[in-house]
Amino acid sequence: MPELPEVETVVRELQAKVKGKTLSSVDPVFAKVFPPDSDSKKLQGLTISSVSRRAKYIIFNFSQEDLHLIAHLRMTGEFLFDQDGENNRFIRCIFHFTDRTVMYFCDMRKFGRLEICSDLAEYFKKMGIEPLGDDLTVAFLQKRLQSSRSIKALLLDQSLIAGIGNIYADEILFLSKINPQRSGLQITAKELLALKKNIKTVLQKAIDDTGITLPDYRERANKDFYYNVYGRAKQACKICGHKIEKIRLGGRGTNFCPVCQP
DNA sequence: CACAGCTCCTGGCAGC
DNA sequence: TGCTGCCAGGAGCTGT
Repeated sequence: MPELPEVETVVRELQAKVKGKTLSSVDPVFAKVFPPDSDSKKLQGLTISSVSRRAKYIIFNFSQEDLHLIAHLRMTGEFLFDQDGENNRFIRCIFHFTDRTVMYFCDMRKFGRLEICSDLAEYFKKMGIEPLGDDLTVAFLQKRLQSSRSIKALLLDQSLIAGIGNIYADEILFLSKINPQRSGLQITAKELLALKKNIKTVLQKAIDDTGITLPDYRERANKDFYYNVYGRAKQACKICGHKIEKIRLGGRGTNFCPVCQP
């Protein structure tokens, strides 16, 4: 499922494929994915000037600067082109370009969303900082993680840091040697430093790998090899050999090593 | 206000 | 084999 690194990769692919193309029509096949009040007809005739990203949101920018198309892939959303998309069973919206190419928004589980937005600052006003930007500092973490909630829940809170999902939260906590159940209040200054470092390195490495060694992010095929804890419940910890445990925390499957993350 | 828990959705898989 | 029912989870919403 796409998290920030995968979304970043999708944005780069989209930028290469659709920048400069002009929409001739937009056909919302499934109303919930593209809500009726967002009036997709407004996009007709607009030329895509760039594709960018905020957290896990994809932003299509147009020649008309006060209109944006925002896409969120959620669990299973994807953009497919031409023959790759036309036979897909889960087409939710079809974008026709004037050069006769076609972009399909497909999403098996119907969680993904498309939305038209005229004010990006307003749209993202509740969104937390970008984890790969300069805003993520030890001082920021020290201040914003002061909460009785679990550190795992805090890492997943998009209004604090925007873009960390369930998989990378588990990986970041493993590398930081922090038990996911601990409260934000209990995290020491030394651990905050490790957290800050690992948030950046885990996400950046995933971006690099998704773009280079794992082009098919949809199936990060060898999970067992790639991840330390995610998807490895009951298997041996790569550091100490103890069984990786899986629990539910804040409604999320949470994998960790009880020895390395006491 | 802060936080926990529910909801959406469907393919895949464990268990019987 | 064939069925049932649970699980996966991002983010918005509802309830406490």
